[in-house]
Amino acid sequence: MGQHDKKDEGRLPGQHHGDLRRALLEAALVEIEASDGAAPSLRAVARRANVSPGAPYHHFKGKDGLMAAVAVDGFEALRQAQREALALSKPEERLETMSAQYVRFAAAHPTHYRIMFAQSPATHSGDQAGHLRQVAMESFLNLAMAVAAVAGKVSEAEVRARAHMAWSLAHGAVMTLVTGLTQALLVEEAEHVEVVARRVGRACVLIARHGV
Amino acid sequence: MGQHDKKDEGRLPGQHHGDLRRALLEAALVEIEASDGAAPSLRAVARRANVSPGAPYHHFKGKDGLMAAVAVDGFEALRQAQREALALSKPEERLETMSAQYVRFAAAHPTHYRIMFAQSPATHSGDQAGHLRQVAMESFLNLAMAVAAVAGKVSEAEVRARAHMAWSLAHGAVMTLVTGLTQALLVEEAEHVEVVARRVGRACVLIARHGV
DNA sequence: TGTACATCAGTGAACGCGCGTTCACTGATGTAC
DNA sequence: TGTACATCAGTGAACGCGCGTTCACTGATGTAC
Repeated sequence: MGQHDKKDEGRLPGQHHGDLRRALLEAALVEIEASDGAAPSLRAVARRANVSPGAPYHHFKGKDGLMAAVAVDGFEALRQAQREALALSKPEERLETMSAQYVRFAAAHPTHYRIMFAQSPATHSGDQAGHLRQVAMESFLNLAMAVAAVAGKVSEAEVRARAHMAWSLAHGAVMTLVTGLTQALLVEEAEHVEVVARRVGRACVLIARHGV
Repeated sequence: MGQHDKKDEGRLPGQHHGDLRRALLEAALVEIEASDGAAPSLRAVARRANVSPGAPYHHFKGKDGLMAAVAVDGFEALRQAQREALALSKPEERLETMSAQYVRFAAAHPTHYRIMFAQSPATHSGDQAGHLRQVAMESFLNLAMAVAAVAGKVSEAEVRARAHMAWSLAHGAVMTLVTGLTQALLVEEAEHVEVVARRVGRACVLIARHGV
């Protein structure tokens, strides 16, 4: 399709862009970052992609569609990050790696992460909403199954409760890293993502195995 | 000051309000709730308080000032919730109660909670910012000290790390309750706040005592 | 290879809207004497 | 108790702005023959 390998350099007005969809998604990330996690204006995103305000409508269902697409992208990247851990055969190792990967993913894609959880997937609207819900739930279920394997013989309710605690720990730790909270609370300033990731991994195993 | 006990019923235009400051803070909470956690427009808040768009400027430094005041209110309520736990003499009981109270506080004031952590206290601006940072840090330090008492003889860095994990767990659990995430992830639907609060309390003690 | 044509993916002007903030004003309140 | 006056806390109109979205348009691309 696109013949313009060098992005839009030398592109004449009216010419096709090449991969505007991708470019808009990337521009959205930059704008989200710039506005400290808040949803940017569609016009600002278009501006950043060097495109007119109407152009995004050929690729997304308005602003909500764009933001939903960003979130979906994020959840798919998260699933990818979990995939590797899923293959591990030892339950403890599997859960520990999966939770640590969760932290690493969020640290690597902080802007995606913030948008993914800026609002509950349940309250998204539009045609992407169904896909969003599905892919979000899938990543939680991956964790829940890993918890179940470690927990052993406990009720389903207890598994859900432990998975909730484990996910809460990972999510909370990630939020501290991803927003400026770490700095604000004078904690862990010098600690690296990797240290936090490993701690979270171990803590999740602890919670899954012993319960609380 | 205010002679208008029945809010603004029967109040003539131009008359003083009584306690518009308080009324605006309450209106802000309602509007935040209505917009799913996002910062509402100052005009919408004024509208809800049955007051002209310019009125809030007699009480807050613009929109940012209002939102900062909401956050400060929240942190002060949180400190109040922690105070009771602080008096407990047994370290384990103190930490467990404090963390559980944290969850109870957030469940009781979900809108406050969301605004408190919608953006890092560090990025707030305006004259309330300093107060905000101080009161936010104070509530974290309360937790950190409770963790230290349970942890016993470990390095300061280790205390901070364990406090970080404990706070992450509580914060993550609370976020799940406060946003629609609980429902979206099909988890804990039937569980009550109290159950989660107690679980979080026990988990925090576990983390503080054994580390990860 | 050339031509006619449908489709695609842009443009840019325009729309109405609600926003944050300012400002001159005004009526009610509190105070001094 | 009455009066003069300063201050307080509202009003409502106005400002300029950026927003999301629509729309007629147009040039480039891909396809059929």
